[in-house]
Amino acid sequence: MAASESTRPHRTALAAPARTGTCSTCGARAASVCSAIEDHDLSRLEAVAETVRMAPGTVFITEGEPADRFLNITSGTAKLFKLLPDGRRQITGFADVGRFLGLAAADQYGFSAEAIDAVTACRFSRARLGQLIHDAPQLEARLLRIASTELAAAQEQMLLLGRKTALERVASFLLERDASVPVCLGSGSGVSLPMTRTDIADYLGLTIETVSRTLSTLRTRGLISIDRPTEISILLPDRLRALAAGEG
Amino acid sequence: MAASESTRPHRTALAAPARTGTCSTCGARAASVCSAIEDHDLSRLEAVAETVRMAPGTVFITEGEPADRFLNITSGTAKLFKLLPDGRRQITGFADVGRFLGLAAADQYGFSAEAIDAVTACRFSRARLGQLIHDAPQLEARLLRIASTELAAAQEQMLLLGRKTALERVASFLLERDASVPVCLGSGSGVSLPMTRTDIADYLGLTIETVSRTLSTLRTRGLISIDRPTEISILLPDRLRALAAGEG
DNA sequence: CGACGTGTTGAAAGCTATCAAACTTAGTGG
DNA sequence: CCACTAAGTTTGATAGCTTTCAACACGTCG
Repeated sequence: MAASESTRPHRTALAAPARTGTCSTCGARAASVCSAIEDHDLSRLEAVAETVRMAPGTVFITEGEPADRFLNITSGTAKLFKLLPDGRRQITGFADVGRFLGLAAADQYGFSAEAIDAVTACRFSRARLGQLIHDAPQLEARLLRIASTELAAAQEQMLLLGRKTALERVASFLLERDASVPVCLGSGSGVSLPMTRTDIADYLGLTIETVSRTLSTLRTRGLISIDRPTEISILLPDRLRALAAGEG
Repeated sequence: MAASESTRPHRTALAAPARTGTCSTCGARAASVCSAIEDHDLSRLEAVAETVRMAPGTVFITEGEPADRFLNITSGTAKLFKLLPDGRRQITGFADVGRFLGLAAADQYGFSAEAIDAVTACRFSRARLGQLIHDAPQLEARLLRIASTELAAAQEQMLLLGRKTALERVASFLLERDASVPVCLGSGSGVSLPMTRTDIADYLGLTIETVSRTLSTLRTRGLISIDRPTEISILLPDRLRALAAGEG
């Protein structure tokens, strides 16, 4: 992931790992809470944060464990989920670059988090977040804004899970993913899906078979093309949007 | 919240409307954000807040409209929901006494709110919330805590909507309602349901028929008794909890 | 008393899940 | 370079849970 190979087609720039402990050069800063911190306060942040790397499949937050740490994703994508005793899983969201994780009013994490691809993150303790907020009060307003945004997204997802059909769910998912990609290359509407069909199914409240069948239906209808399982192009965005909104 | 009539069976004490503009005697204060405000700051709060009364069925927040006001429920229960163009509805939550409404990072409300029974609330503008936070910074921490708690609840509801069966959903709902009743009378486990079956269905992602059938099933199995449509008793809380957790 | 809104129960249909098998992709080693 | 393996994906057939359509019961209220 060295940024030296600038001719590579994919998202290598975004995947560049943060240099350990140098917030001022952190590629995720602009997209994260840290943008709320002034330059002259960054040194203080560096002092309390550590950079961690997680291999794909690593569970780095476990529901029910003491919520004593926060992290900020600096590269890669993670899935956040909750489990039922018999193994049924609901993915509550995907966390990309800049996502702040660990917000919890309770003493325990309310969800688990697992790295999908290689994930790097900036980590610090709950106590130190308190320090940071004390030093930079605007951080708290920023966190409130983040929490509000996540809450709105959660409510939108409740609408999806409770009232949308499989076709509408998959359409919504593709558009959401499309919008989430920061500054992709000029591939038009190429949606990249680092997660498996199982992950998508557990996010949309469906089975992998239904996700696969639904994607095939969208392809047959000409709304999308499935270039590879992990790469989908949106051909008719307007019709896909209509579907996602429940007007299809 | 006059405690003078202590012999009355139901929640009449809670339903007593707040005296207009007197925060210091507001019955909802202890349960709301306002508990974060010191006594000597309350007069300032009174100056910027107005008390509003909504009749049952009143829609007092509409999705998509400018989010320029906040309110704090002082009595009654409201339903929060999102709609699809064809009328499908997802209720994202019920707001009881003390609930703070209007948190939104966006400029528009992300949901609508409608009074279920008679609702009274304390209302103030977004600009004035800024003033309040400026005067009482601990308010912001409190709001962050509230948002985090709501976020955790939303994630739990996503698990319910995406992965639980009708039986598990209804069991979860009854237990949630049971826990939400502040200090009910000593009726054991009497759950009061001010909302209709339609509301319950739209909250659980089911139809009214399925809700009704599922309640009947729970009654047949001896887990609950349906005293009235709006009043249900939990007879076997352990088995209901097991069901709700997905172990049933 | 009758109308109406709400809730309950029944029968059939539909969408998605489950079970099963073929196919594709990526990685490995001959 | 290609065969082989394992994981993931796609497609097919069937089953099941919930929805839909319909009728009846209950309680309120004019």
